[in-house]
Amino acid sequence: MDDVDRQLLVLLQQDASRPYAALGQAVGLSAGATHERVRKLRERGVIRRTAVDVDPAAIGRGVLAFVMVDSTKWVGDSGDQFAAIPEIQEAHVIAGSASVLVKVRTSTKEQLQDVLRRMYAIEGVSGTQATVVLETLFERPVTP
Amino acid sequence: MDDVDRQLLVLLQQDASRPYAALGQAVGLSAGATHERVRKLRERGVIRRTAVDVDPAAIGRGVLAFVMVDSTKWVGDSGDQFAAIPEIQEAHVIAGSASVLVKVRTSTKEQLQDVLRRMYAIEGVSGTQATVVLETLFERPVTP
DNA sequence: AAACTATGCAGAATGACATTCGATAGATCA
DNA sequence: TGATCTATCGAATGTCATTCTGCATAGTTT
Repeated sequence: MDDVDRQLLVLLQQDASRPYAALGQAVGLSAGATHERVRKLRERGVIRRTAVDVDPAAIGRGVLAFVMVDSTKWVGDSGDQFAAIPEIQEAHVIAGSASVLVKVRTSTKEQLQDVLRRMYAIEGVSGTQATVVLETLFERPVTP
Repeated sequence: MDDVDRQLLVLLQQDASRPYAALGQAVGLSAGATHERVRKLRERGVIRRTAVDVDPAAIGRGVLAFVMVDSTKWVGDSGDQFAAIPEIQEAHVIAGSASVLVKVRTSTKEQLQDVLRRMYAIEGVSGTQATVVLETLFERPVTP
């Protein structure tokens, strides 16, 4: 994992549809060598997959909120329960007063409310504290 | 934006390297028609880009935290200031007691502390409230 | 209702590109 | 020094994206 690998990751995070020849030119390698580098990054699990980036607003997910979930018992093993709610995009076990933090995307505030309702149905969940996003300043890939 | 489009988005979010012929077979279309569908999804901005997904831990970003930022003045226009800190992956203006919520990925807790220090240097920032993630249950694309 | 128009699809043709391979140069180790 | 291993280049090959033509369907106008 040298500097060339890091450069390649940055470029591929911006646009993974670029030909290997162009990628190689950007980092000073041939297409073949570039291909081999990227193949190994995949093999090592540094690159997990190639995927399209979808605009949430364009598919009716214009409302974003973060929700702190309080619980009376351990819910760290209830990942599947949270995953069963499709509007939840991320779920993390956290340190601090709450026990789980989830990122929710819905179409409307009413739907957000409904998601909260469904979270209360999860065993051990005793409270929620929702923070609605007014404006997203930026969302970007992690820089290597 | 019909059901076939939604299916295509799901498939492309899972794996955008699949050939159009295979994609088409999955949704019951020819390769040419599938290509046309995807082209239009890009044109409309539903698909923003194609990018690789990088494992944060593999590039030395194993520590994840969410930070609520308090301020004494309006920092909603300071997006560039937050963006200048590379460890910040997302920044959102929020409703509620704090004014900005950021998602931070660092290598160590010490580096997290340093990020907090740099955030205090931003004009108007008066306090931070960091929540460290112990375990990420899941992170997934938005489902159309 | 008939004609017209627009849209979406299938299937084939073309060219770009990914992928593979052999050869070479440099690096590491004994 | 010799041997082994790794990374690279450049070329060969096949796959696949992309484009185009023709057709069918649905919607619109007269």
